[in-house]
Amino acid sequence: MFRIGSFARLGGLSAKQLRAYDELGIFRPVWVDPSNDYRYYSPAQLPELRRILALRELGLPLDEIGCLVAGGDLREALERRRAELERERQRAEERLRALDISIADERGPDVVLRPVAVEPVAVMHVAQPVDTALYELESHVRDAGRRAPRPPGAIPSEREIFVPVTGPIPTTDRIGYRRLPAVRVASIIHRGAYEGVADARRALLRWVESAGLATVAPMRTIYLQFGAEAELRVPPGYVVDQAADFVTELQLPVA
Amino acid sequence: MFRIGSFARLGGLSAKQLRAYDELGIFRPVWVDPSNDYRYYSPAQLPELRRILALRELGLPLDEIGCLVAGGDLREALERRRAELERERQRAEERLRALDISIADERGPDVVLRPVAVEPVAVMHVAQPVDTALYELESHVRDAGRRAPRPPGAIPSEREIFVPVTGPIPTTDRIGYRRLPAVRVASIIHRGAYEGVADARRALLRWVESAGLATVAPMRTIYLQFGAEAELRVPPGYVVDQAADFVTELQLPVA
DNA sequence: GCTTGACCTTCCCTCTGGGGGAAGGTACAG
DNA sequence: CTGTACCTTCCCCCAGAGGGAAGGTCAAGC
Repeated sequence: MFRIGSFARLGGLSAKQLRAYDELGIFRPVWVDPSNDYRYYSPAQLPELRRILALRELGLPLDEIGCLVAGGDLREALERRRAELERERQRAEERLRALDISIADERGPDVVLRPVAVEPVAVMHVAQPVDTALYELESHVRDAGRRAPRPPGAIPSEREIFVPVTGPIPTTDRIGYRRLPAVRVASIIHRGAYEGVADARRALLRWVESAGLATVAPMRTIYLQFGAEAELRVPPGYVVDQAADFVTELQLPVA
Repeated sequence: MFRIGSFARLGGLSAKQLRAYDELGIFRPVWVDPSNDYRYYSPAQLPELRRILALRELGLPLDEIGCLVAGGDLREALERRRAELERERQRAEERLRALDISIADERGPDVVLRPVAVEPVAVMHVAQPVDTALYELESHVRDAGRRAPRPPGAIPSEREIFVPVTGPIPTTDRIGYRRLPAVRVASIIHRGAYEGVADARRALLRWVESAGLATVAPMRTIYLQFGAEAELRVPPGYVVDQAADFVTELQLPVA
């Protein structure tokens, strides 16, 4: 029989941890002297302790180990932990790929992967996503009192422009209502003349390819600076540079 | 110009985060109205914010991003992060291998990897690591008043037995003094008759091989139940089972 | 002009998953 | 008999972020 201190030394952990494991029901002393509450451990408990430490080393949280000791399914817990670890590894690899792309790129990373929420929008088909059509669509939405405070955009491949709304709007033969689905997008921001967007688009496509992601929907273009919000008060001496302040986000939904 | 709320929506983060980034010096508004402390952001800042978010997504801590913004070496930071991530991935893979070994083994894991501190010991060469020699060696150490409260052991391949000491001891022609180096060991605990140790040894060697680790020193055997500490008070009715309570640890130093 | 929402700061809590240390008191061992 | 070990309880720590509420001011739209 060992007292807690020497047993802790043998086990390679602290007496404090042994007390905590006792309290958590993970690993209890074989006998507690009722007269003084001293914990006594037997040599035969070392293999049991060892198994618990091994589980901890595999990354199982203590409370889960507690469940196992209480009769849980070891095999299943290990399989679950394996799946978790596998996800961790994949995440690390994904990040490594993204990192390598950034390292190759002098300016640093400019593409991020982010979730986009469901977006209820008014949509309009147009030959070209031009400003005038966007103003028309926005007026319609605003007249209906449904303008949501988010920037409008386009889905160029569908020849469609959209304006976020706060709910269903009256539709016309030219203007419809739908909800753009929530997706995870790879996104890049382009600043400057609209002609330069083509470069950004290429960079985004290259990034998604390098990251090994699959495209699941057509690209969305968001006109970030569009709307009254962009023209609040301006500091004294600030010159609004229309060209430089023209900011566009390209979003490519990926799996 | 945007106020913090709309800019946060565009950037895909919270106003709170933007305020925190301002305070951390990571990303500051282009203008702060001195009359009311309102923060104003320009559309042209979106690409800059985007780069910061991308760095965050790559796992760089905020304070490091702060250093980069303050003129730090981006390339070097990314390389460092890459190395870190690579270690993470390797750790995940190492654990996956250990997990797979455990899953294959019905009883659960019984080998752990753990560091062992430097151990000053009295050593003695013997033909066989037998009890009588161990008692003799321990008596010598105890007579010198140098017995350290840790269990004795053997290095069978060297035909050497050792007893931990608290400092240098007088040496004789049969008894020496040395310091076992600190190492990381793969360790298994065997309980029961000494003959069964061979099975444990095989299990340990198999584990180390499966884990892809290299052995860097001969195996150490530790007699865990050896010594007075093991025979403190015993609960009423407790029967000391010499065979079952004979507990041996095998330690294999690995890289 | 008034209301509602947005913004300001400051302080504290949350999470995850565990750790350690000190205080104050009793018990054991040599 | 003295130093060490042990008991409990309470509090603090880590990293690395983020959120929430309080209390006050301000802006925008009707």
